[in-house]
Amino acid sequence: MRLRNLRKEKGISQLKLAIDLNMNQNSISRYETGERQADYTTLIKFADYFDVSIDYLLERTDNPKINR
Amino acid sequence: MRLRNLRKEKGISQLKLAIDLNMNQNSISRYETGERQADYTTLIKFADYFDVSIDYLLERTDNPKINR
DNA sequence: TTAAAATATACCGATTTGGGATATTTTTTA
DNA sequence: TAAAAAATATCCCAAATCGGTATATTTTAA
Repeated sequence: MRLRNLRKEKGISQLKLAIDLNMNQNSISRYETGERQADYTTLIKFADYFDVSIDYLLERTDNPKINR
Repeated sequence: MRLRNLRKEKGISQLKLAIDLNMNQNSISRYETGERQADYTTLIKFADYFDVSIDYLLERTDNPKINR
């Protein structure tokens, strides 16, 4: 997912993101490297934090299906 | 998530959906009742199967953020 | 109102997760 | 450039979650 890019764009560290979202730094690292899979609620946290759609977060904007 | 509605719209049973997606009927039941949380890849399976965006699947179309 | 189909739940071993600690890498600064 | 600090990745392990089988419950249809 686009987590790393979004975070870098915002210019914050994994630690700050982790604190803001009430998570651990190592969890952020694992999501960014793809070592662990974010679940439903974690995806929503990220999308809300960066103000993007979940489809964008998951790099699925190539098949938009905007109406649904 | 909108899983149950999407499935009913399509007029198929949990069992058929499970078979099509190579999952178990009880897993579908659990996702529909919210007992279990679908991860990243499972969400993508559902979205692709019903041809909807993940944001729609997760009932987040009220804040669309279409460009991102 | 019974039988069949559909859905939900109990149980359990296996997998995955989060968190602390720490190692490694990158950046800063003296 | 070298040392210090910051940022990121990895190890370990207990706890939580998961998938699968079996079965119970509910809904549908004859």
